[in-house]
Amino acid sequence: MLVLQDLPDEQILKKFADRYPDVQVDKVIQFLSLLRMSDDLGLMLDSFLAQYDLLQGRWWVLILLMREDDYLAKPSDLAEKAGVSRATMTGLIDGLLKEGLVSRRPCTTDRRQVLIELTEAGQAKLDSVMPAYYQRVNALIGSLGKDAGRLLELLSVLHKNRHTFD
Amino acid sequence: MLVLQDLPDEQILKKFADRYPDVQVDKVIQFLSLLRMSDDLGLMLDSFLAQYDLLQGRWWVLILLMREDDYLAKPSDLAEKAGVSRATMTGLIDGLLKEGLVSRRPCTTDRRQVLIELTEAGQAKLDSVMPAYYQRVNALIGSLGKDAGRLLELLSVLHKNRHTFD
DNA sequence: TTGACGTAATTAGCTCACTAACTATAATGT
DNA sequence: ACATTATAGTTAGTGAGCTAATTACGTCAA
Repeated sequence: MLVLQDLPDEQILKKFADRYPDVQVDKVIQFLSLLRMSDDLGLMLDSFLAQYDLLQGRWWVLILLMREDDYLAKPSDLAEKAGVSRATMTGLIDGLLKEGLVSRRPCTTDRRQVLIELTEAGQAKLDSVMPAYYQRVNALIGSLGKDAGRLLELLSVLHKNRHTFD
Repeated sequence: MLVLQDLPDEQILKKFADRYPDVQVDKVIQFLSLLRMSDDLGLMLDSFLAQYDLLQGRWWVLILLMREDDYLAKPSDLAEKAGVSRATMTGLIDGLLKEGLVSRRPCTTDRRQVLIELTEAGQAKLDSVMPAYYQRVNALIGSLGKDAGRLLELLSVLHKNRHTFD
């Protein structure tokens, strides 16, 4: 997601307000700052994972597989839990297959289906990432102190109201 | 950016904690909720713009052009302000050109350069989007009441500390 | 039992990011 | 004056998302 690097200052917004009288300078700046900072948090995770030759999409798939008792799941379930289309999941699995982190195996009870399994290499990849990941999550969320809950609360308000944007 | 739809519950995280002792259940859940809600805000903007046949990338370019006194800018400046590579900006401009929302014109003083200009159709497109956009920003941020500043403050803490993730 | 509909996964083709390499032009330093 | 270096923009190729169409298989009802 592209988010503007160069946020408008008050002067620019006043120019826009001439043409679009609904502009409320403070609110627009708050909204854009929110988008920017949120986006940066996503990029932060991307660049952390890149150090382990991983991309967010593939990493989530590995994690979803590790959640399963037998380390097995159907592509359609993975797609739904990851929040991507099945076509996208096919692509993610292809990528993971090429790196040997998962394997495909036919399903005996329904021949339309396929089962994806976390390989030992996949588990090893997770083992190399997750401890560092959790340490960083602890440090980052810990930096909020007892305000962490408050942040989530306020963000939830926006989240619940996001359909006012429809 | 893919962000997990199916957040882990306490039980799943405890399973992970067996293997990765650094897991702090609350913090992980807060971190993932934060990512999810942030991502959803971006999607909200995408789907708003889609109603006007716009994508975030192209929309920001139109806005950046409207900021300029003469509605003219160099692709390299646009790329920097939008926070994308120059190659990406070339693609965005190509798309906008096809829709007639901007025009390319040669620069007389430096023949390597090109100037991008917002066309009347481009201005008209902005005029069709921006009033609704500002109304929605007002409503959304307004729903936070006086806590808007507090939310930004807390998010800033995370933003400033994002390099603990490196 | 077969025809219609539903479902699982994949494929094809689109968008919009990216990096690296290329072309053209400008600026600089010897 | 000319070779080097720097800059502007584009092109080529990759990756990960999407939708729509396709292939294969199941299910169900007349």
